[in-house]
Amino acid sequence: MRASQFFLATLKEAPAEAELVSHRLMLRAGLIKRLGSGLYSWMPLGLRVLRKVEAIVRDEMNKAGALELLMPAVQPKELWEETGRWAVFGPQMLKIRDRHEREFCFGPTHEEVITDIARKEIRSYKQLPLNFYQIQTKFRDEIRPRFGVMRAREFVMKDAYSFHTSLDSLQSTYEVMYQAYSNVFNRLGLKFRAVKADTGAIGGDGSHEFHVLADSGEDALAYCPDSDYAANVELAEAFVPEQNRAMATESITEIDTPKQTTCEDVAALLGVSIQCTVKAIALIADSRFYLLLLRGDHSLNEIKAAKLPGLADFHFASEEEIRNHLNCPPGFIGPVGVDADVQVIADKTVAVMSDFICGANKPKFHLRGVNFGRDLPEPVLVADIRNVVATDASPDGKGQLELCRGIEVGHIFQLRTKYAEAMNATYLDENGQTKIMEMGCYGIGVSRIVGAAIEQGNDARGIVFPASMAPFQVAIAAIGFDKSEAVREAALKLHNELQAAGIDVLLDDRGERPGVMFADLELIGIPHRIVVGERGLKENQVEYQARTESTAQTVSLNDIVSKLQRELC
RNA sequence: CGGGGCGUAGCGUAGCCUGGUAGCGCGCCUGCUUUGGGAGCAGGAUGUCGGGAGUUCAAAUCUCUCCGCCCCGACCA
Repeated sequence: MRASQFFLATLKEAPAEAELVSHRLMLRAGLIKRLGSGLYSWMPLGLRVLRKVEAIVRDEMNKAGALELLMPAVQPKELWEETGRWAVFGPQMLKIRDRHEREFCFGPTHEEVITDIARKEIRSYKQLPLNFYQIQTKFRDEIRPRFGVMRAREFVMKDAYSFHTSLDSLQSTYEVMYQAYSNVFNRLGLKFRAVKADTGAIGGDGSHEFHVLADSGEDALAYCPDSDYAANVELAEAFVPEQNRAMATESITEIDTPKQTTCEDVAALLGVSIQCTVKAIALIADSRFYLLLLRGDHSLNEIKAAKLPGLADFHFASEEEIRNHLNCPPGFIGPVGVDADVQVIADKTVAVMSDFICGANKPKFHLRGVNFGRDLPEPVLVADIRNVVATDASPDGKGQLELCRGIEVGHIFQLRTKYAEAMNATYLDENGQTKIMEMGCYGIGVSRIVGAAIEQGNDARGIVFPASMAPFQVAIAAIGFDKSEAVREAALKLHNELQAAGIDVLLDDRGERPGVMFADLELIGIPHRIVVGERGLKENQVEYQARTESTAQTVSLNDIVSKLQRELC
């Protein structure tokens, strides 16, 4: 490809809309162009990247035995009513009406459509298992689109759905998909981790998320460096070794804390560790008032909390609700002396604490030397309701957890029969019995991967693409292309040779000044660069520089093609 | 939706408080010079100042209203 025939649209300054480095670089490099909130055009350069990601995903899915199909983006309301998700998905779904006032949505996912296909097409156990996938544009009306293509409303997703006669069969396809996903991210050249995950709105049993590791990631991950345990912090179990509560040694005392409204402040005032403090979080669910107790340095895991009996639809109590129930403003609330209708739930860590410090339910006072059983009743429930922290014991007992952040780029689920049952997707088994199909589903955020890869690969000069997804593998910067006959000849010859060798090459024949070419080629992240200039050609030489390096090496014109072939494999 | 902020040329911005000719840098076009790290000189084009209403002799500037966008929280590939 010759740059003069292509469309490079780089910017020196990033549009003000972009905050995240990958988003800024994608705009500056001219990969994408924003149309509206969460809506992006993929410009020719960006589309080349997207297509490379798609190709790898497609290849690995095919290798794993999945069959590609393509389903409509627009889906009728009736299908979604069968599973009850027309209401459940709610405002995240873009709903539209046709000229007959019939209701549709722009598909945010395709479980309903594929299950409809399955129930119409699959009759016999002999047809199973089957795994269908598509690479499709989806639309989810995100509450807050941000970070460019990383959380866009319209995005490209690979989604696969498998159908089985048994849980065993589902689990074996799940394993195959797990491996296929690992292959995809390895081939893409990304640092990633697979973690145990919450199944969220899609539902089902077993589930893993695949995360590209990046400090800017929206998810916190917990992993154990000494074992293969890894989980989303949403799910990671806070493992508390069996231990008995120590005997009370202090008597309960009120302490003056005029300005100390947080555990940090109270601990600092008393000169004790924050681990001696207990905080109370006030929730309301089903019009009952709850106090959840956590150690001062811990934070509430809302997903765990919502799984407790009666807490499915909790909300945090407002300041007014807190005053109504405890007669005390937030900042000083605690579990001591509360009315019987206040449900006190303790985190497992708190349940074994003694002589702790907590709010006094009295403005400007805290209590120290507090003990369960003596100063307040035992909690009505003890549960794991906190987020794990670094140095927590790994739940598999093999070391300590560490934390990192990740960008979710893939998610696999064992759906079991949730959709098949709701939509009556059945088959006849060996005995002629009607059975419900087991299902799995497997997603990859294709467009998100591009953003995630840039988040992981960038430097002061711009994008550093992994070789697998760079828009071009090699760039030729021809200095003085428009002026020098020698440069023109050599550059074109090299360009044609590389192309003939099957290498994706961009020849910068724009006749720009060297600095302009270098800056552009570095910004757009092309992994390998060759500089052809009159100076070198006199010695029959060109320069080669990898994007990851900061200096160039001189290479004989005769050797450059074979050198590149070596670099590329 | 709640909280904060922004909307002026393709991009980045000044001007707004204190109303009176819309300015700068980059980019773009023409010519000449230049050619190994975002060139120099000269000339040039491009703005319904987000939309509407109001106040005023006069509105980018003040008021109201609508729209769009960004950032912080709850959702997810």
